[in-house]
Amino acid sequence: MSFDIKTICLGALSLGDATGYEIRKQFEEGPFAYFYDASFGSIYPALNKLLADGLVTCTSEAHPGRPTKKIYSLTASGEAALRAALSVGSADHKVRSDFLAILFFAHLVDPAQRVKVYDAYCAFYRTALAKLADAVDCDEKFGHQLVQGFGVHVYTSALDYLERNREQFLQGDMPVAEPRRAVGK
Amino acid sequence: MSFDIKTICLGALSLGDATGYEIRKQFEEGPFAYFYDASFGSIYPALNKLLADGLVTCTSEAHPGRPTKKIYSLTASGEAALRAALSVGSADHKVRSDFLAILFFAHLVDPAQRVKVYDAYCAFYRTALAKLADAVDCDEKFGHQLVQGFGVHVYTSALDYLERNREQFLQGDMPVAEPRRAVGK
DNA sequence: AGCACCATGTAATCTGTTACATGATTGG
DNA sequence: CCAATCATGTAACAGATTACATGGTGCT
Repeated sequence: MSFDIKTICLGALSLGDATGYEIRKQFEEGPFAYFYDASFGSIYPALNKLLADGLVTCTSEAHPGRPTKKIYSLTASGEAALRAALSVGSADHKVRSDFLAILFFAHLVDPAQRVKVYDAYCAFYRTALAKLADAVDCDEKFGHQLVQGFGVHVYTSALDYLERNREQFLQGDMPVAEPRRAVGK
Repeated sequence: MSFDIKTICLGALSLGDATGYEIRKQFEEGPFAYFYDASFGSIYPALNKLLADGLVTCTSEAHPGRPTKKIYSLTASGEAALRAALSVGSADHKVRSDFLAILFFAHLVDPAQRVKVYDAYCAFYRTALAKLADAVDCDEKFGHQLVQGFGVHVYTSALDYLERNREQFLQGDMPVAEPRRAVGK
């Protein structure tokens, strides 16, 4: 059972008041980007639902000639709902990667395309790493630091692997060299 | 634009004939587990659709008193469709992790629960790592080896991080120690 | 001039999950 | 004797994406 957008929106608002637009940006650039993603089409309805349920409140800021900016805040019952949601007994962790799928079936893809995908994947990690490193918030909670550090660590090691094995992989037929560190011993 | 189950089923069949049940097992235990997941409710309809479209063929093996076993094989046009799908211009990579969400908001979760989640997350990586290590196929393609090696490498480093920071994180209030290696220089 | 960013929202659609339905065999 | 594994399939539902609808501001 995976968290839905409503829960994640509550989480976002627990970090401070925000508009739907700003929450979206957090999914793209902020710390959430590492473990979640969502688009406007799901955020706005989620926020309206939370409002109807009294889990958030909303202050409107009118700006002539453009949509009214709606700033949402977490209520006490919203925070309680967030705490309850975070205390579920089970959790999951899913990765869905087209890059890895393509690389896995690389022998079915033409070499030029293969290189592009490989390099795009590296670029993806480089960009993500830069964003994570940028997001240095000073008065953060320890969980924020853990997750940020985790992201940096894992992405760095992914990138290391890809860069180390690039030539060999793109040449095509040799096994991938892996300096075996003791695993799970 | 992310690959759908139909495409992934074609991929699974490109590794050899299989039943829907066997394809499901590959998502759980096999090399696919690292970058994809799917349940029966999506696999069986996908296979039927592929059959209707002539991308796979099906041989039935009757066994008295239980459902007829249906063994699917990739056709030439099925392989062509797979190649075409793998050659798309864009790819994405998504992680959705409840564990990281809970850990991120750890300050809202009671300490006992926090420990459980942390250890469950470690256990998740340990199990995944064991499965990946088991899946040693000899006459694999280079892409298979790359992805397998990647998975082992990344999961090992994730686990390292979690184990290194466990005590400090669970104590609660101190920043997480991270031996800074040069990143993205 | 044109594009990107700000800002909200809805409707159609898609994609996949969960639960249900069925039932034999094997191992602890 | 009970649970797990084998084996397929459907229907109801959930959850989120995409595209559409609207339009001002600021940078190049």
